[in-house]
Amino acid sequence: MSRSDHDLQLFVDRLTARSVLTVEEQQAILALPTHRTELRAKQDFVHDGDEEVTHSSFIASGLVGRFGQTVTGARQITAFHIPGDMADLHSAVRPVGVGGLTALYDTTILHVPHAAIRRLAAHYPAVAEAFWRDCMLDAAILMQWVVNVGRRDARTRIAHILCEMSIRFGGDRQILLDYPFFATQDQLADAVALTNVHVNRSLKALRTEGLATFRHGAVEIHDWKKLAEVGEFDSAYLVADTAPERQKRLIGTA
Amino acid sequence: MSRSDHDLQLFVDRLTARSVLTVEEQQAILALPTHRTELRAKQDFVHDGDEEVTHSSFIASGLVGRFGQTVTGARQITAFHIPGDMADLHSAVRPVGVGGLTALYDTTILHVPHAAIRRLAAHYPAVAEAFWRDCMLDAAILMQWVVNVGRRDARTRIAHILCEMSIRFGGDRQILLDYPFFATQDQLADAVALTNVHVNRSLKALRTEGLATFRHGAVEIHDWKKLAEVGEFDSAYLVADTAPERQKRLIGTA
DNA sequence: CGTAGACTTGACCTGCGTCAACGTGTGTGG
DNA sequence: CCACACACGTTGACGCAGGTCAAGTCTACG
Repeated sequence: MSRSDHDLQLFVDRLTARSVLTVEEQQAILALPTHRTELRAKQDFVHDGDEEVTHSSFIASGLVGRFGQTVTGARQITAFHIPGDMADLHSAVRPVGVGGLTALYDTTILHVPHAAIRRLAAHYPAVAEAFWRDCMLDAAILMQWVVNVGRRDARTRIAHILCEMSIRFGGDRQILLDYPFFATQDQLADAVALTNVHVNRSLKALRTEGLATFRHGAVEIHDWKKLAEVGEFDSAYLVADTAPERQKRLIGTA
Repeated sequence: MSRSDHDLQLFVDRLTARSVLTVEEQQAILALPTHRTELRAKQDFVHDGDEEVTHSSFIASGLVGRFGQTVTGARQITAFHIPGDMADLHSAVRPVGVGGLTALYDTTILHVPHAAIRRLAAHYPAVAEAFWRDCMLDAAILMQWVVNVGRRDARTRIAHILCEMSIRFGGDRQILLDYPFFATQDQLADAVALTNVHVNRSLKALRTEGLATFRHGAVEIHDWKKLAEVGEFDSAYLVADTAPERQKRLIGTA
């Protein structure tokens, strides 16, 4: 099997952007058992309030959202997950209270049993460490979302998220001025805690100001500098450590 | 040294509520080197945007808030940390983009060098696992905050946080109808993303409805059932696993 | 070529923010 | 032991960002 056509290669790539893993460790991850599921847009596949999850969900393609909901059924998307993400890796270690997962667009998921993930983490401490670090990146993003939703106005919030996704689609390494993003305005509204109507108006503002264009399927950034300024976006919390000596490895090799 | 008067005993207690640790592992945690710091209310001790943190901060007493801020200086508190919490354990594995930490009240911190934490995690994989799981609890709380701030009205938000803190002060095991909470209304406002004025009005509503009383120093819950209902609070995401067989241990005992 | 999901726009409404004044408690120095 | 300063809390009057409601348009696709 070649390096690039393996299902989980994107996951390994993601992990090794921040963690040092030996070839053996990488291959052990690639050997994880998976179960492929195809989902249509708007299909929930983990329900909010599910007692206990038994699999983690790797996104092979598409777009998924983690969400919570209020008693009236209003949704708040708490994370976007893109291809390469293990959407609920954290559930392997704490399978309760994870919130729901929904396919925001046609997506294919590779389910990985928690038992296999646990076995791997037990056998290779450095892999456990990489998993932990990966979860902490999600947590850092989440922290930014709280600030975003809590203390910024509509235009700023949206600009911030467009910047975040640009870096993330760029493999946490580069700014993409043009990236595929199959969220609807309704879904974006649920992510930034606004109504679809107000999201629409704010997007129009960003467009007419020449900052960015959002449509179902793609985002184009026309002026990164201004967009980042409007969105109060500083990528420090997000980018991968490019210098190899900063890709920490706590656990010895051998 | 007796079991209960050790500085870090509260931390071990917190970890063992959800993770299985051998006596040796527990003692290794207790043996972690610490540096004590006393802080007055409103003192920041980790600044938002600090390049790289080198210590984690254990709360021995007091109250601390993690926060982010907007360019205008407005703050959003993203987490309350109470005695027993290692406020930024996650920074041991990912020391960037953590946000700031501020003492919300007079508090004493025990700083633990990341190097020591890493060495411990490297030597005892089960401890690394417990750390990871502990971080994931914080992440679960954070997710709830996004929903809270994003999609709930003022009264509901506040009720939700009062419920959350009740369980947490109860050691994640029991509901405390009366607990010490030294946040001001201003600080509470920064946590629920409202103004101090509106927090004041909402607290008054909760008080006159006979649900709960908040003052600088203590919260009293007069009607847990109704408060939880108003706050849309379901403790499932928060409580410790009481059944011992559910306190997972991924990594074998040697 | 009809239907449904996504997007757009306008008119009006409201929960919360803003501003400003006043109360209240508590520690501190004269 | 007073006073007075400062942090915290409370209340009222008014404004506005964003919500709500409603009526479209546009596009993809069967």
